[in-house]
Amino acid sequence: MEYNFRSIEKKWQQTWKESGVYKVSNESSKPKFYVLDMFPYPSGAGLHVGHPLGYIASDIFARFKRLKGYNVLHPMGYDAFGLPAEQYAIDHGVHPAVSTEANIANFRQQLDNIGFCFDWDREVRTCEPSYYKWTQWIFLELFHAYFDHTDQKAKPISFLEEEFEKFGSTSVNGKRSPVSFTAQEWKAYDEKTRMDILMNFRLAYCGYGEVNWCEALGTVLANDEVVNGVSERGGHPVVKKKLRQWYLRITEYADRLLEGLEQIDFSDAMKEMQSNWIGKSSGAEIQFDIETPSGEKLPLVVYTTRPDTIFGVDFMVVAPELDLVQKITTADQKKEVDEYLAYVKSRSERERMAEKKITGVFTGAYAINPFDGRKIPVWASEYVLAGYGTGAIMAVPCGDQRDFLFAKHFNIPITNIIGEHYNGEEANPTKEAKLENSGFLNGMPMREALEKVIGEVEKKGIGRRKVNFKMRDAAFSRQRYWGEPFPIRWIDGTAYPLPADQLPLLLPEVDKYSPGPEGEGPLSNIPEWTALQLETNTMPGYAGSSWYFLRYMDPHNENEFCSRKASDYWGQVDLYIGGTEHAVGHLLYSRMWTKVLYDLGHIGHDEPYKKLVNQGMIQGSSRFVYRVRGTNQFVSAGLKDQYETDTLHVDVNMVDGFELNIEAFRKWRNGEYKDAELIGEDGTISSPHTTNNEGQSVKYLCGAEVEKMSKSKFNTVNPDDLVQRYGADTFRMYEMFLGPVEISKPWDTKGIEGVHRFLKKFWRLFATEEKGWIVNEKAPTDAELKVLHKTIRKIGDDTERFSFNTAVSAFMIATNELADLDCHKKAILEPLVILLTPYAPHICEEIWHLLGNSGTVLDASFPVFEEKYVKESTKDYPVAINGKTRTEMTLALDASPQEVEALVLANEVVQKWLEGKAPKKVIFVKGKMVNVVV
RNA sequence: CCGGAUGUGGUGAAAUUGGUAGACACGUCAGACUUAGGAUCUGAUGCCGCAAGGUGUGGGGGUUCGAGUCCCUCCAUCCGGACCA
Repeated sequence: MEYNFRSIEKKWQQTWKESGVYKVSNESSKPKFYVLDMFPYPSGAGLHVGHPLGYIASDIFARFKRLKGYNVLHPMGYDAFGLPAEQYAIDHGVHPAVSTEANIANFRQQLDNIGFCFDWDREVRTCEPSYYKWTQWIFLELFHAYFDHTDQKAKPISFLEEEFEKFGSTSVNGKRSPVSFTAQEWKAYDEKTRMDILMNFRLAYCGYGEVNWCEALGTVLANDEVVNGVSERGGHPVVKKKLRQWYLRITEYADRLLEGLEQIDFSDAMKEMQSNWIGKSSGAEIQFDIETPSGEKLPLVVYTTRPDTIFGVDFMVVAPELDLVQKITTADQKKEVDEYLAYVKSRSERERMAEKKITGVFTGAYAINPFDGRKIPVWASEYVLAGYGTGAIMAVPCGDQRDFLFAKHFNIPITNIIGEHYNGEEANPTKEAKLENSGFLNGMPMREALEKVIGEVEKKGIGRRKVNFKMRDAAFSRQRYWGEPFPIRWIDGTAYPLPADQLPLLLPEVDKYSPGPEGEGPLSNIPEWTALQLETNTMPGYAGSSWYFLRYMDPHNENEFCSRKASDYWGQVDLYIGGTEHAVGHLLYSRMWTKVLYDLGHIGHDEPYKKLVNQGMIQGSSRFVYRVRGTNQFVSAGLKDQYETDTLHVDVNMVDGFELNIEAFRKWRNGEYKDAELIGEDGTISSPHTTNNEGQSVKYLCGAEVEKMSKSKFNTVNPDDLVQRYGADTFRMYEMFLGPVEISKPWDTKGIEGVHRFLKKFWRLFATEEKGWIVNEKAPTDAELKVLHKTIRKIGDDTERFSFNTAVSAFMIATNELADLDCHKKAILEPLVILLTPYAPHICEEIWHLLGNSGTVLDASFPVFEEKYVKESTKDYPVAINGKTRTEMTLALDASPQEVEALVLANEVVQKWLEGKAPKKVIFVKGKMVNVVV
């Protein structure tokens, strides 16, 4: 009986599918556990070895929890709307629905190969009408809701309408209204006016705003989709553009998104990224007065986190985009200011970020410091952003480095308010100094002064305490085709929602995917669509993924997005696994949607994920050959410096370690290199024209580098090939054996043999080729029981704490030990099979049945660890006590003979060492004294 | 520039609370069985040294009987944010 992994895996995958062992019920007496993977975007490239890493980890955990007696929800689906499918459609004329369907089929095939325990009956696809019907429905919920500041939660917008009817716009919603009207006026308004006013409050709203416009993609992008001034996908330039857009009022949830981080188990890095993105800062808004050229007084409101430094203000800076700049500019500065504004306008966002030049212009105007009446010059400069705070700052050069450099550059005198803390060389943003040159604040510690100034400012009525956030409302519309249509009609410039019973609003067929006029989506080219006055934008990629974890709980419900019963049963995702790349996108949006649905009473929890684990990225390990320039000669890596060479990527699959498979190389890419002449590491030459017997000894070594895994770099490794060669169980265990799940590392196929050997060895505990099935019913010995229970404890602990690599090692050790003991006893091996099941499900299921069991091993009970078997014997460790290899011993009177012997010995040594004093405690490690406490 | 993480053999990596550093595996070397081996098995393998021995967890310093682990500092790599007042 050989370990025939191919037939075993095929057989069990088939059986599992037919018998539906992975079907999960919402009715169970067992405790629930929800293990979720970030669902994939089904790209045309298929899976490479990096993708399944997280899936394997979650699969192991799901199976482990099921063995531990939980009712485990472990679903999978596809994030199927998105840009690439549409780009593919534009390039190849294939409808996105068709290419997406094909990609999904391919993904599914690849996933099935690896033997996951997903409940495929619960599969979701965000592009299916039965799914996006509910995405649209939730959008309408957002549209019909506002954020109540008094209660800090979302409420139906009808509440707000009632308030307007009773009180008008004054003092409702716990926050100033952007428009003001009385109750009478509200009652007199027509519906259109009311709708337009309400738009200022809706959680999903439409407005004009500066957006990230990507010309090449023909759409706007959310802030997290723009990286260094170019689009995340494709790397196209992005410019600011004013457009009508839909937004999510996520800023209202800034505080709760921040606070929520404290209750959830995310890595520090992830929490840090989210809170940086939210970017909360507290300070004050302070009003300075400016005298304009015409003599009138204009207020200049600045935002500062350091009101305590107000006596150190040496100049003010206003963002060039602000209209105020024109108003305050004096006649003799007008020319310079206009030139500067033109210059700023000519610079792209990207240039601005790339080159950090200090630029700016004096407006000629002066502001008055409200506390000492000093005249402060007002400048305009692009280092102040129009979009943050009030778009204007008070500059304190001795405390802020940017202000300092600006002052130095333009020769503005610097006031020192922090005494010796300021050295004249650079700014010092300390909060520890005692203030000087600061009027009534002199001698006061800065922290104290901060509160004092805010108090004074509020007393004077020239400002107030203010909290600011970096996070902006999320742009929620795309000028694209392949996304959810908005259930919105535009009548006379006002947006009206479609009634919920008309959902889903189906995505119509189009002939061409090019955008319509003035940055409208392809839907604007369909007469039937525009005739109905329907919104021509579609929702962004993150719409469908913001709530999919809820749909898995109740995937076939036609009446609700998810029944309250189902969401109450499954509750939060207990374990969520995915990459870090979604830190500020998906994870933030889905947290917001969850909070809204919670506020509106649709679900019972306000954080979607209890624990998040980020799997590391698997990088590619690229291989290179060196072609001598202008020839068809390739030189081995060690000799490349002797020639002038070009470096070319070669397919890693043709390289064994670093040694190139010359024959494969000649056949590669339809024989493109069939005539190549290769110079080996020792200088021998392999030429296609010489006879083969010499040519085979040429050893050609490739260069190597770690890069992102991608097809164009020929460094992708397809899991299908490895599964075909070694089996799914080997592949799964090897991916785990590679190292901690959270760590990024380059892929290296070399070590997979070791894991494969382990499985073969494991199999040989049960059956061999010569002797057949060799499991017996004999009673286990102490030594064998020790191996078993040691392993039960180790595997249980390691799996629970996500240390899968050490768990795999523990299996190898146990197998080696049992092989040494020549143990083939059912009493030992059967529990071991259960332990191994999450890691290598196919082989374990096979053995489980060969052992005479029925059903699936997943329904077996997890073996119980018994400490008595793993007690260290005194023989192994002469002075070990209480079953531990390491312990502390006090000089007690009731010590055992061995203890006394050891202690007497130790005491003599210690007494000598301590010059006669007796030790209180002696600590041993395996018979060696390592610690003495006196 | 700011924030986070990580630095251990030729390689991937172990080392629950400070307690024999390098488990386990790859690779390499030697051997066994073989017509043959890219199958299987056995042994060796941090570095220097014939050896005894010395030395060793990025560098330097500190706490401790004892530090990969804790503290300070410097360096390197990776990730994220970067004019956020």
